[in-house]
Amino acid sequence: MPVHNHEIAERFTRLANLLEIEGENPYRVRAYRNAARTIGGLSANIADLVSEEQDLTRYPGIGKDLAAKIRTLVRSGELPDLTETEERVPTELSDLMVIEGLGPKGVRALYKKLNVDSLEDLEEAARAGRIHEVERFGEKTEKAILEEIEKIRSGGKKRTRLADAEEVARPLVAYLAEAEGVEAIEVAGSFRRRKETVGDLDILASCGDSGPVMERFVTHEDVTEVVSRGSTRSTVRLSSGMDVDLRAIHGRSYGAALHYFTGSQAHNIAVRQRGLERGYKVNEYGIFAHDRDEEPVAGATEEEVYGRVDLPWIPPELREDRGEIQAAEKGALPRLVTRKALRGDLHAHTNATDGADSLRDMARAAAEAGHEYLAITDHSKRVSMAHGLDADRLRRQGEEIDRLNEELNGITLLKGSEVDILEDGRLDLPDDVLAGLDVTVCSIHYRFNLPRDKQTDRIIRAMDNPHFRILGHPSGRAINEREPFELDMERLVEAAAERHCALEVNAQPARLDLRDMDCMLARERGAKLVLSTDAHNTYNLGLLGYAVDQARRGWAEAGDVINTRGLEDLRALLRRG
DNA sequence: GCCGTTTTCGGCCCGACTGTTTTCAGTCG
Repeated sequence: MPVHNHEIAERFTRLANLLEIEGENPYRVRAYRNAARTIGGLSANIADLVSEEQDLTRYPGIGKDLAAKIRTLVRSGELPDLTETEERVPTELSDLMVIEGLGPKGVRALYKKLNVDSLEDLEEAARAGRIHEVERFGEKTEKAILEEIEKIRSGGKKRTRLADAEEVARPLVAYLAEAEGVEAIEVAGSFRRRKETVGDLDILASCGDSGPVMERFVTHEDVTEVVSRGSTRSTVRLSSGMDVDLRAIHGRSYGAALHYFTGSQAHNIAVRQRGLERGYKVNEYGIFAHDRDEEPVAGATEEEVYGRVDLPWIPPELREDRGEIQAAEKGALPRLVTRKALRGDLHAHTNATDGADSLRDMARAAAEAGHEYLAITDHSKRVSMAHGLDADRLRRQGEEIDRLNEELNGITLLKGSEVDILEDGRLDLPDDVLAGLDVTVCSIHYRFNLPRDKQTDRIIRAMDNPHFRILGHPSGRAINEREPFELDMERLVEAAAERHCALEVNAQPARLDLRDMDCMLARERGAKLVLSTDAHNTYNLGLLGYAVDQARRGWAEAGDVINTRGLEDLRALLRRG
């Protein structure tokens, strides 16, 4: 029986794929896809909402019909529409849709003509040269299909972590900016929305003549393949495996193009819909009054574009069609937290445990980063792999911190610990030791696989300890490596709010944990956030911006984040009432 | 199948590029 949101989303995506292959009404297909997207991006657990008999139609894209189907699916484990559809078309056809260049029409044709209904069949047919004999298929397509299958078999096609994408994007943009005629250039797409992972990079350049920049792009030394090439758009594959799109546009269209290519797609559709309601056609070249398509009425800046549909400019991090348009309409957009608003970092390690640098070096680097305070939170003893500190070593570290604080100017070191939450919910250090600390970051490093209720109870029991201040990397996920552990995030967030415990947004590129949607949930339920680096060396202190990104995607304002406070306010907050 | 400061019916975003074609369908973002 499917319990997880992503399993429910997967069923609806499969249903959408199969119906599309059958040639069903495309709007009905889209409705299923939209529902899958909504469900996949939901913080609350759908199965819980169903058992609590909550109204599912309050979620976008879910109407009476779909709400009933979801209830049936959760209760019986079956989606009758999917079962019926699978009696008519092989369910594996849905898997073929992941092949790039192969859409519903192509899958249908190959099934009808060659009886291809699995990845294995497809590979065999391609190798035997039977694909290019089918109408509208040629030798190139056949070859591309084989290459795609190869890629899937070798496990490729993962999305790239934001920080990894950044490493590729920054130098590439600098390189392209030197092309003749480039007036402005920036990365759009999910990168600009600061999503935790990006599929490919969308770079937008404004210029008069696109020739030079396109030429410079496709001849970059890291390019292994030019996937497509045109005067306004080209796509290349880099040696890192990432795909990059470059779009060239005239300056008068720059804002419209930036808006268009920043997305998300769902946000764009909503904005364009508003355009239509006001008699405008919105595309990447500008906003056009209907019936006349010569000159755009707006388009040089994003502000103009939003202005024409009667909205204020919306920050890219919010453009996910998660209510930002309604909020903008009411003038109720959040004033998102910024990197500059942060006064310090509340999670850092030293070479006393698994960090690389000394207390003194960490302090100096934090001062250079402009921090007012830095909490030293080395591991507790349970994390033996990292030489976790016992009570005695922690006490000695505290004395060293006292000495350094006497000596340092402009930065205060806070005494802390990243205390392990043990399996039974106790903390890994005695209460009298914890009582002597300024801050505790309480985290799980062992037993990730407890059942959902047990894991949730474990953390909440730990929060009952009055020395519990901050829940470190709450979901435990590692992007592209480890799924978050099973948690009732709603119950957890509510428990944190009641007990005045803060939730960490960990800036480590592989963590970014809390996730954006959980930040949103925390904000809704009144739980405070902390944006921290979990630095293991001095350079890591510079990662803080990644935590800011995720918090912004979760609509967080400075007031939702405790490390926007000055030291005295912060100390008061950490006392937990 | 969803959705509604024009609507409970009749709409539903829009353009570029490719491959396979001689004018365009399919796919993608």
